[in-house]
Amino acid sequence: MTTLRFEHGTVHAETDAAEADTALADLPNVEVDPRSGGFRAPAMYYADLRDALVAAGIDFEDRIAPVVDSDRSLSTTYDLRSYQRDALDSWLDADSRGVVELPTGAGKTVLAVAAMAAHSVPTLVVVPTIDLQDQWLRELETEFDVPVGRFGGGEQTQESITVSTYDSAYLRADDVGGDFGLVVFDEVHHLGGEGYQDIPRFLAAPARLGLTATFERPDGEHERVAELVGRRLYRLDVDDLAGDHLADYEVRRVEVELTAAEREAYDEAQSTFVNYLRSSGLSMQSGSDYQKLVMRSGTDPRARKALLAKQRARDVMMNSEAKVDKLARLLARHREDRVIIFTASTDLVYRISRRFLVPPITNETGTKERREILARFRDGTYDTVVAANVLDEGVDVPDANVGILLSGSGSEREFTQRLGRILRPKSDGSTATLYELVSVETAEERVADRRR
DNA sequence: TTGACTCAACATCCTTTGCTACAA
DNA sequence: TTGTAGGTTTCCATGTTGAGTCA
Repeated sequence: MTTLRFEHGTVHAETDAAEADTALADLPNVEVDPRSGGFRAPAMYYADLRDALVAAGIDFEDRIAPVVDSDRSLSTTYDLRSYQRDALDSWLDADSRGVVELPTGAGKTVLAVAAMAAHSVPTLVVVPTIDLQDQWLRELETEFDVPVGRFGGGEQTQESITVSTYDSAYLRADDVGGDFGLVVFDEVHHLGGEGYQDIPRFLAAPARLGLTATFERPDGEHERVAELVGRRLYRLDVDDLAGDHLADYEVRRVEVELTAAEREAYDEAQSTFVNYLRSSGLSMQSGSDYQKLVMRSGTDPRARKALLAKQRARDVMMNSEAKVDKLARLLARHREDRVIIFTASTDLVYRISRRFLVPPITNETGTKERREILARFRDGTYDTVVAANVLDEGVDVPDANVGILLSGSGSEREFTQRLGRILRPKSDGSTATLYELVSVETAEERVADRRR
């Protein structure tokens, strides 16, 4: 009898008939295992092996397929919105493999719950942060009324529905990868990271759903994600839902001038950088060109000096005094509003916090304190918070109607996530506003263009 | 159980002009 | 002539997170 087993992140086919050998031998990604005499492939190809055996009419014992308990089939009370239904149908039509891209606040969790109910198989949900893990646990326990396991945050309990962090999934996938029939990757763009790519490889789950608001990655690794989880099947962006399921919004670019001293410092540092590029023949057309410079800086003192100068220039343009002055005027204008201030540096967060007496949140803010601040922001005790990159993703941030980008990277993802923080529909139907402060005649103008 | 700490991993980091070698 | 890719056994700094360890 031919048998399929899960072993350490792989699927192993033990065969005892020539027909089975023939059916498996030509499959891509499947190799002969000289030790066992059978065939072996990364667990992600489990469905290919199974389908090949079925197609060849071969009787086999499948020790991987998760047992479906008919008494515990999942059902959901959610009423899907039309676009959620369309996204779900696209996914089901694509053999339950693929990525759905929806903006923050569009109800990706609801879609995942519907997908889980549609399959009713043991499911692993993978999320990037403990905070998101808590949210998913609450949601799933409420919706399905079944125990939900947890990998991460100091706990390792497995249930037919288990929510894991990416880090714990990485540590456990080669062990438990054969136990799930469906895997949901929340914020699936994280799978572009080199190490995390092993997670979907080590999982046998034939059904795979990726959720994200920003699928494409500047490094192109979303192509890899598509190979591991499935291609992007459905996509809506903020503008498709604004005014209907999300708040209407406007983005206002506010240009600020550097002070004379800042201008001098910026020009000096920037010209050190540019002069080095000219003299060394380096062109800067992409991130990989920048990477070349970084590598060179490990051995070439001039390259290192140029790189440090570039960082000084960035500091000046992103943290200029003029921006803080402009911020004062914006805060005065929006005294009645709920405001989140975003920066790219923790120093600036604390500077603003001290000057405007606004609670700061950075990576240095402990979990307990962070929750307290957000709770007070939620209940209205605070009407403004200032954060570095902490609130961009993976945190349940209370709604605001004004966002102020004091500084940020050229990342489209970061911009989209920050915009998403102010787009929850307003009870009075009012428009959300995102201010983008840009130092004129600096590289920040290009940075701001790039992220849009 | 909690908090402080270390560690590893991941993400961003980008000019305004135009080199060199090689394949089609 | 035109188009395209470009070496390396990584990795300047900063921000952020989760896991693990220890007191």
